Amino acid sequence: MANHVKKGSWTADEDSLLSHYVTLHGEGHWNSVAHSTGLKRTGKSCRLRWLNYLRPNVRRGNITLQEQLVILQLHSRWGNRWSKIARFLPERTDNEIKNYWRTRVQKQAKQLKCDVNSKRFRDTMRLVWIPRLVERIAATSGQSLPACTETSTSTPTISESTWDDNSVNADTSGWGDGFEAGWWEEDGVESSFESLWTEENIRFLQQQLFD
DNA sequence: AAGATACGCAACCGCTGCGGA
DNA sequence: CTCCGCAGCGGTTGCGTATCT
Repeated sequence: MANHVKKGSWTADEDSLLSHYVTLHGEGHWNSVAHSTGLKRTGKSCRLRWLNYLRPNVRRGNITLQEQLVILQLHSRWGNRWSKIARFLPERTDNEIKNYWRTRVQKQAKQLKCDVNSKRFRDTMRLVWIPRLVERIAATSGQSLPACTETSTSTPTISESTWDDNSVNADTSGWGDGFEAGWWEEDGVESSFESLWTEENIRFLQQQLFD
């Protein structure tokens, strides 16, 4: 029945109502939220708003090197299983990880003129980018690096059983100087993919991919 | 300065799986 | 066993903002 379901951006009042409800009753039973609070939103919408925005400890923006590493690692193994990947980054939502992948990684794959889901791109990610990222993080943090650094006591870790060793041990010798300079250069917390994508590196990667 | 274009993110949509009746 | 409703997931869209021309 037409119950004037509201769509679009949430207002502060709606956020407040939803937060209050979940604080009192806990997560779940999303369809009853609308009835109880008077919100003109679907249960789905309430759930999404809570999980992606209102939930405590949700962090947005500034994907760190460590987080990038986890995302790249897990995506190379599981593909677009965003919620599964998000379990390893408890402060990040599956939606944000998905957006990060689409806006950053896919864009760069396009620059390389290959499909982001192609084996070639995945192999490049797994055999070259990730090991290099590991090196960068180790270098900047001055410590040996577990695959997942965002873990807490209640957070799953990437165990050996869930992770291919060969991705980390991949032989990257012979990948030339193009990767030595500028790879994952830090620019404060904002550092990220972008520095990777110099013209030189893109040309080099294209060569490697299509030779 | 203004319009066009690109980008990033929040939110919606459709599908699937699961559990209860 | 089947049906139904709900929660969750992944893909997609739309809008606000930033950048370019």
